[in-house]
Amino acid sequence: MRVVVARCAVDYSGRLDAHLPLAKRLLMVKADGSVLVHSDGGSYKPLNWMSPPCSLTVDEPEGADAEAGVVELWTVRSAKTDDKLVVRIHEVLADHSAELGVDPGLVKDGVEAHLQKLLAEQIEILGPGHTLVRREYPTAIGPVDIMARGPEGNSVAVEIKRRGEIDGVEQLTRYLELLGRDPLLAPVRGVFAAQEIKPQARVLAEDRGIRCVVLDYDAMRGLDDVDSRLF
Amino acid sequence: MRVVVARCAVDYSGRLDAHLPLAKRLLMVKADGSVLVHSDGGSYKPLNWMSPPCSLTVDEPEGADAEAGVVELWTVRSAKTDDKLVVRIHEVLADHSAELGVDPGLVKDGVEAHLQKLLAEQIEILGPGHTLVRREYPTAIGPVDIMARGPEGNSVAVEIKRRGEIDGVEQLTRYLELLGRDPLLAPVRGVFAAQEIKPQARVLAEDRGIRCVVLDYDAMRGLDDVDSRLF
DNA sequence: TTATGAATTTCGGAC
DNA sequence: GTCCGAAGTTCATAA
Repeated sequence: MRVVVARCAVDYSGRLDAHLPLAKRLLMVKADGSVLVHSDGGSYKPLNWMSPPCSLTVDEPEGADAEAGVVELWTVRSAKTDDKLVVRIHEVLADHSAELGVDPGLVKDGVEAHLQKLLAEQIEILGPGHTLVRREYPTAIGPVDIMARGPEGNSVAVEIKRRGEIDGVEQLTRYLELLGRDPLLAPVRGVFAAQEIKPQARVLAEDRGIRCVVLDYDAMRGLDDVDSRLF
Repeated sequence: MRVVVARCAVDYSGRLDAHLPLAKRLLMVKADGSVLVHSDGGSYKPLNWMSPPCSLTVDEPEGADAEAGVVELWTVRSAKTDDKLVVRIHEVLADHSAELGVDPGLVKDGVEAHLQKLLAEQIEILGPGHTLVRREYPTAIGPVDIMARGPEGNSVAVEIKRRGEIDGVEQLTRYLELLGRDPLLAPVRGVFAAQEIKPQARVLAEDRGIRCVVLDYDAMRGLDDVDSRLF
């Protein structure tokens, strides 16, 4: 990892063309050769960048660049595409390198995928007698989050969202319409499961005969932990 | 802008919970108080971050933290939500601050603008005998992307999109209706040009007598390069 | 101001 | 590997 603070102008060409006028910015060069150009604001997204795999070459400025006061010319080329990032450095204000090593990585919790996994493991949350058929049950218009079987042996299609809104109900409705045509599955009941279900979404769902289930993430995770400890 | 290289552990809680074990990382503190935690790899996305508006407070570690070797405790709180980022610094390897000022901002040449320029230069893509009248042809409801003249001398109004969807057809339709009232131009034919035209948009366009032209951006850019070299 | 869709998207999981 | 959908999405534009 190398960090350079410099007055620089940046040009990117590739999927689009972009230009950054001369200003002070922070340049980050990662161990894999990728380069990030950050300003002192905005979000976590850099103003410009080059994703790995790529290679950085530093050249002496020539001709017009040299006359314009460029002291270093960086060219970052993508290894796979013809994307190119050119950094014209006019003044280096700081330059620091450090060995960081490989990061042990992020531990994440709480996304929709985790809810899906937990509900699949605790499918009885839908009610006694429910059994899991499979996660990501494929259909012609995309996979249903969870397909289960109810206590009477009927099919149950479950759509899971972190926040249940109208478009989620619409999505489930499309699945139900399609799945209901399959004589091996029909009749298919729908369950809309989310940590939080917006009132409008609940009204729409129940109007269409879809059951709404609010998921208690902490409780589900707690049960999961208990299970892990018990077995 | 402040840049700190440090051995640290990071915890985020908010929309989800995430934890980064102790390792060397780069911490970026922007002028607006936002904080980015970068590793020496991955893409431009930080391992963890806090978006502005937010505030950073630095505390002396106490109790277990102090015993575990924490020398600085950073807490970054979102001003709007209850998101929180906690950085436990065990060792500071570098610490640098710099005044960057406000960035003049990015100048983007989107693909659509480039497509317009390229098609104007290569207007014969519309068919033999076409000539350019002008780009950004002004009308009372806004400029038409390209106005051209067809082989029989008739007017041709061109709407350019990267992805041709229904609203683009509607836009062109409005232009055509307006331009068609001008006796100096009428009759005006319409051309809907895009890198990709959605089937629904194509159906609507052709139903209205508008010709659809799919543009090959790479080929057009290639021709442009050849031209640039020749002249 | 809000909603809608694209992104030089990135990131992860399923197959 | 590829494909597909979510993201602590972020970002821009249109309504």
